[in-house]
Amino acid sequence: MTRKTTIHDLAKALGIDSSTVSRALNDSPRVGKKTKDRVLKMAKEMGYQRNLMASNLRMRKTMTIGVVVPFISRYVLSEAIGGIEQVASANDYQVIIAQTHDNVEDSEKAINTLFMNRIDGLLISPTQSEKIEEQLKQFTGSDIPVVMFDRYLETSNISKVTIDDRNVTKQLTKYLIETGKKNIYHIAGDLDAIMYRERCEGYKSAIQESDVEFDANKVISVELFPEVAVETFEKIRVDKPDALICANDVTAIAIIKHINENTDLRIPEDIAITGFSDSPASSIIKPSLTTVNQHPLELGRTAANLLLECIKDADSGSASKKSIVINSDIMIRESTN
Amino acid sequence: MTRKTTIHDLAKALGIDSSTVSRALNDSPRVGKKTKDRVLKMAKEMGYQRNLMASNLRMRKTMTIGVVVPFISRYVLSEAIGGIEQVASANDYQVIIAQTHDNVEDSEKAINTLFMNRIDGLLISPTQSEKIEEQLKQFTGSDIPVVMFDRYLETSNISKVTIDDRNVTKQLTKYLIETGKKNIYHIAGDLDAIMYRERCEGYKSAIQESDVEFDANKVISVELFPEVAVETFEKIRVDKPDALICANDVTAIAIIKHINENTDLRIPEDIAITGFSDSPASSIIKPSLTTVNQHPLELGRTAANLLLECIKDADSGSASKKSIVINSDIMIRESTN
DNA sequence: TTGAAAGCGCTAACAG
DNA sequence: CTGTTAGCGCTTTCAA
Repeated sequence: MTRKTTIHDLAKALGIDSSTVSRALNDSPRVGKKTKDRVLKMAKEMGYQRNLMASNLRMRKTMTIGVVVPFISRYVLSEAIGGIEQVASANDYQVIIAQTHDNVEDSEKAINTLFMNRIDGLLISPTQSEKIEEQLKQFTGSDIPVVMFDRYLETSNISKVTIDDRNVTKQLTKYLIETGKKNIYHIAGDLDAIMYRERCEGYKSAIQESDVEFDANKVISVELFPEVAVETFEKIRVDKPDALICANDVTAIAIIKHINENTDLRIPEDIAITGFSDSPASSIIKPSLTTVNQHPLELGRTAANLLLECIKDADSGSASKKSIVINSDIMIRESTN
Repeated sequence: MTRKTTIHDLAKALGIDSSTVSRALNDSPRVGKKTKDRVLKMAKEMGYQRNLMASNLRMRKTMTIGVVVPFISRYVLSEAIGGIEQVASANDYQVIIAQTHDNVEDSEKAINTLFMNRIDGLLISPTQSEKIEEQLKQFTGSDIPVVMFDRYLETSNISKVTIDDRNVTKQLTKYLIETGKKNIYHIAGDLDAIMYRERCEGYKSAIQESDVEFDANKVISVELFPEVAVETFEKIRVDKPDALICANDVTAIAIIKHINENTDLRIPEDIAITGFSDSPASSIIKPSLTTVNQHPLELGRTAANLLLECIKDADSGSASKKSIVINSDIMIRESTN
């Protein structure tokens, strides 16, 4: 490992002081044009590359943000991360990423490591847990901004950007009611997670505002995986639901496939189905799936922009807490009507 | 911003020297059990968190690896990144991520920034360009291991992990020939990119080994986007191809949709279609798509493991260059037969 | 077993 | 416009 060139090497080679080199490299106005040129030239010649660790240590700023998500490869998240990276990099921030697999230990480890890295800000799609809530206080307590995106916790003093899960699900349910559906079931996710609770509330409130009575038994909270979805569908099938509001695309698609392959039911005539996320598969399956587009790329971009803003605010001493609700769109396709 | 507790704060509070605190914190054997306990206790009490920047600077090691990809959200890549993060984190490495959008400037910027961060290793799915090749020498020149994954450049001295694009495409083509197809077209990607060139070579060699003659006009190199795919299909349609080997799923799926909606052609009877990647949509579309599973998660894991291995080797002074070819599987589905 | 001292590579007063 | 000096917070010889 041949040691890398430092500003001191440059300084020595040029017969000037390293502080001058540093200034030149940072294009400070307090250094002569000529020296600047000489330094730059020599830097190129000697293959100098600034050591950000040293610089960061000195500046007490890392120019990096942390991103914590359950699974990087999930459609909404990978899109969001793409958006985050985009705005981060455009603002000369780097992004360091960690997965939690939706479990508390991994979350804690990730958050801790990021904290030790002295990241300038944190973007998190948190796992539901008191512990995490507790841990995030580390950051807020040290004036390191945190923005939750996609999912969020109840915590009152952390910024977030999300969609209006409740309202969009309410609209979706209303729309189904308008198409004449009467026996609408809701396949919900884990109701401890606010996101799914909100979607459920939206469903509930739409039903309550209609003339059919709300029946808690028609809300089935399960793990949102294909096999479970199919099982669940088979269980409720005896009650002849004429519409299914699924809390995500994966379950909706699994059920559609199952219905196509194993039943005579017609979609949407006999049973309408909706999903959530507008993942690529939802427009490819037959019948194509009515679902909610969460604009994940924009979600990421917005979250990153908000975080950068908070970082700026924090730098200038003014803490701030903002919540942004981004637009979401119901994509009406063949699986309803 | 209330300054964070440092080892000096702990030292002062305990009336001992900071070097002892450091040793205690690192569980060095050269410090008494009692002092160790006192330090740990005080650390917890004062909410001490190690500053990794300072530590890294001193240790000349960052425990972070860089990942550079064209687009985070692409199916294969987001899966791979998931795998990378998994093994990185299991080995106490962090991952910092950057997108290139497949353009040279972004690539250069990303690589440079990572280099300035003194990452311990680089994982890259590189954009085809001499410049990038040149730039990667920075790393190899400073004994920072680089591993290319998914895509790769000709460079002889950089490790890589990929699938055997050529062979798997050859097998795929052979299989189509065996099913009786005679007029097989290949919708190829940018043939400057080795990956696509290899797939093309595989196609070519299968054809050449059959009794139909190879016709270069049946290889269409285009940008692999849906609209282009459909246009391309319409152009070659006059020649009545009976099979289409598409260099990725996106084009294959776009063409299937187009055929379903706008023609009377039956798939696979009149025309068989294959894709590449086994993205989720490929098993959902009707007819389901025959394609190649690249095991992206394993791709990422393998690449990360190889990189960590190289890092270890580099640390012990023994540079190394390894290439791993991971398994890929042809998924036969309804779009061929 | 502990402390003193030096330094990783950089930046930022302060002086001149 | 440039040099001197003093750290950022940590690790690691070298002494004691």
